[in-house]
Amino acid sequence: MSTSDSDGKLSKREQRREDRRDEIKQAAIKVFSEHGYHAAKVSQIVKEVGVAQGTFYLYFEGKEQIFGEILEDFLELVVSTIAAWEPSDLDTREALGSDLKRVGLLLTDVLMENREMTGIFFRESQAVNQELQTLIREFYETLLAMLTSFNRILHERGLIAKMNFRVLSSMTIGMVERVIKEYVVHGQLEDVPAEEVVDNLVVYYLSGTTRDIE
Amino acid sequence: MSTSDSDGKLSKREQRREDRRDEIKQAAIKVFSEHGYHAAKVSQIVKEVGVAQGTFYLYFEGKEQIFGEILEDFLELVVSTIAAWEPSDLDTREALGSDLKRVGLLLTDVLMENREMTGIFFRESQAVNQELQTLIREFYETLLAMLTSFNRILHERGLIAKMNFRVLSSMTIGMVERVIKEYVVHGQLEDVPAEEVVDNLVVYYLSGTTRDIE
Amino acid sequence: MSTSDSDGKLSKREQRREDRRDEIKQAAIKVFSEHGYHAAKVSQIVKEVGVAQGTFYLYFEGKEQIFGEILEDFLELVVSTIAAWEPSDLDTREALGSDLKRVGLLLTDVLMENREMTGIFFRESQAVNQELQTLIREFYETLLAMLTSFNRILHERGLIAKMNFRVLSSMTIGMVERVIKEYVVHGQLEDVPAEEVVDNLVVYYLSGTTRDIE
Amino acid sequence: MSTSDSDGKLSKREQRREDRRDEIKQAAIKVFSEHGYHAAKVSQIVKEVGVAQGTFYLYFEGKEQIFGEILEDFLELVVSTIAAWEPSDLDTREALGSDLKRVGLLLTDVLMENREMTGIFFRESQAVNQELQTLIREFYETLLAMLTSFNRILHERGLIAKMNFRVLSSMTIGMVERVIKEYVVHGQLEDVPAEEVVDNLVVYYLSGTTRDIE
DNA sequence: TATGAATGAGTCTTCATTCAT
DNA sequence: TATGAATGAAGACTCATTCAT
Repeated sequence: MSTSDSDGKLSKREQRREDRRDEIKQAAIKVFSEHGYHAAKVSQIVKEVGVAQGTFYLYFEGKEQIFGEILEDFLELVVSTIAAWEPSDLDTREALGSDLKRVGLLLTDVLMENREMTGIFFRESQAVNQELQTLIREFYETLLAMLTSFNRILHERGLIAKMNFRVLSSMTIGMVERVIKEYVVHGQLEDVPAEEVVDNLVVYYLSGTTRDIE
Repeated sequence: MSTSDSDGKLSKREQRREDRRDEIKQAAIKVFSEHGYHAAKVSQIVKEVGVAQGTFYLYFEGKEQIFGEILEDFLELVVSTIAAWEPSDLDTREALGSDLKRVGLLLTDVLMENREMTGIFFRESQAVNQELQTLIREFYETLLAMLTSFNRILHERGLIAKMNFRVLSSMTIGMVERVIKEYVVHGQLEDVPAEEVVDNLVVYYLSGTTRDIE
Repeated sequence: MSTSDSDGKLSKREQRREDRRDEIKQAAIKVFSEHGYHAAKVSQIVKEVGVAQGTFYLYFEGKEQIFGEILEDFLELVVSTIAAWEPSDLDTREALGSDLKRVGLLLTDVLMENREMTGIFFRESQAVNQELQTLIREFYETLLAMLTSFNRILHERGLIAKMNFRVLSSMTIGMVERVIKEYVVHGQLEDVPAEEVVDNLVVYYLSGTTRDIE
Repeated sequence: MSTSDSDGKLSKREQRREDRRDEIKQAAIKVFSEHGYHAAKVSQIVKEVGVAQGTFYLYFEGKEQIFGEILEDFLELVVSTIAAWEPSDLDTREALGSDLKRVGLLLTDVLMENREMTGIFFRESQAVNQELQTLIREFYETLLAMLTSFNRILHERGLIAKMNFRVLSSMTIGMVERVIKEYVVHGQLEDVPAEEVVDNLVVYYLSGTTRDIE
């Protein structure tokens, strides 16, 4: 998300270009978030930034492309947030629990800071075109694969019970996803502190996977 | 699903009208399912049925309206399926488990029989307009309320542990939802039999809510 | 050009459709002829007919397509005019001469009746797109092939001298073409009667091919 | 062609300016030749030269203007080539023939060296705007007038027969033109040596104008 | 009821040209 | 002179909806 591409310095001109791009992208996020992809007009986006219609096309190929880019940004944000998580040694269920809470809170923070993008993602990213549908499908496949293998490892370490790990992973993703929708997108659970929400998720996950180990 | 107002008999003319309506609606489901709401064209729907463009408007107010109606059908289908479920006495966790399996399989059956509508629902029902967003929000609120109160009762009967029941309900919904997406919509878990999938869901739910009662 | 497709009768509805199509096509010819392809607006065409913008697209795929169709009509008109010509026995140069005059006058008539299309053809048919360039190239190839073989036959019958017949054909086409441009398109030679113009062409052709037969 | 005002030397600065102008013009010829006037973009031209978009406008008024200038260059090239021809005394048809061959080959050479411009001229110079259409019309009028008067003189010297000299000139121009298109632009007659092509043209012209003098 | 031709508002996109630096 | 970012006018095309027959 930051513009520090390949950590290199950008020339002043390049910097200005990046800034302008970002400015437009932010405006697009706002407009998409308010009206949805189909109802959003390029004219609204440029008006938001205060530039001419043509300027938009100097930075993006079109409405579809910028939407795709925004979506990719979001997916990358989520993946990198999760990937940034350094699991501790995880030799006890307690350690596992506190680790999960940590990553859960981290993700919550990030998504809360990007509520609009999160909302766009859930509300209609699938409805734009086939390409994005595929992108999202792959995103879920990645998550699913990551979680499945993670669960398998936990099982080998005797931390969770034997289950159909793919189904387990699906359930876990759905569980988290729904809570995010309620909490982040709809602000429905707002009276409940994030900690408690995450706590419930983790406890549920842990208990749900305990069964016959005990 | 049928518009059998007051369960009464329909005159031949009314019956014919109903049939035609249904025919168009089925075609619309097919077209929406294949192309998505925005890419779907009224012309495709009528071609599918083999009637003229104008005929469509004799039965439906327009594209948005028929989509809304299809969505409402779906929501009603889901709600009525769940509502049709007569919980047994549920005095033990075993009874609860088998009951949940029963309703789970029931729902799976119904959704599998209506895969296209299920897909439409998940993929983009939110993206059409504000009105439908509200409708769907209310649907979830209803589910949430039902589950929350259900969970509370179970807790009172000592069947499940004390938790934040709203969060618990959210999690449960998401869990089920995600699995439905994978299983029904994407056909992703197809090698796993429905029984096993449902079984995993129920076990997970039960364990996840067990914690400190034992 | 006539709508008597495959000599079959058209139903009333089909007939009306054909009429409307033709009406639009005539308007398009007028607009293209006045403004040229690029400067011509679809909006001008429909205004000319007195229908809405969308109506245009019920009958034609777009601006490019209708232009192509008009051009094809023209090429077919020319080819069929020439093809309609039944050469007489042609055993003497006199017979050849009078025959050539006949077809020349025929062609002149047809082109004069379709001045606008003729003008469009010469002025910019090449400039529209590659596809049309190819079409036109093929048209010339056809003419060239026809003429070349025709000239060869005349030579075999001892009516014209031995020459490079392909070059001869090219020259002949160009000669005729230029005169058409002056006479039909620019109205430049208008004081000269068509008969005289054609006469000059024929005499020139005949003398130009006489050389060593005498 | 060059802007060498008063045939004087150009200062270094002026020289550099001229060079840059020419560079851009050459690039424009290339781009126009490849894509045609309408499809050609100023951005392509400047990219070809390696300068910025704005630079183009330091040297030319715009796309239309540079095209016009290129076209004028071409017309001047043709006219000056013909004008450069010093007719010999021309008292016999043999002398006339060899003279015509000479100028024919000269013209062929020049056009072959400027194939791209030649192609631009034939393909779509007419389609750009009214102004150029007029320019081209005048060019043809000039040629026509030159040829007409030339033919008249030849007739007076008893070298060619009496004909409608304007029509004759038109025919001659068309004849040459078509052959040029085939030979220079389309490379269609490439297997035939230039000499033969020109020879055919001259012979045809001479025979075509012989008729009753003999 | 059924038809399907006609409507026309609505939006994305292109690209020649300008101008502040 | 050179740059290149910004401009903004202009137009093709789509498609849900209407309505005369």
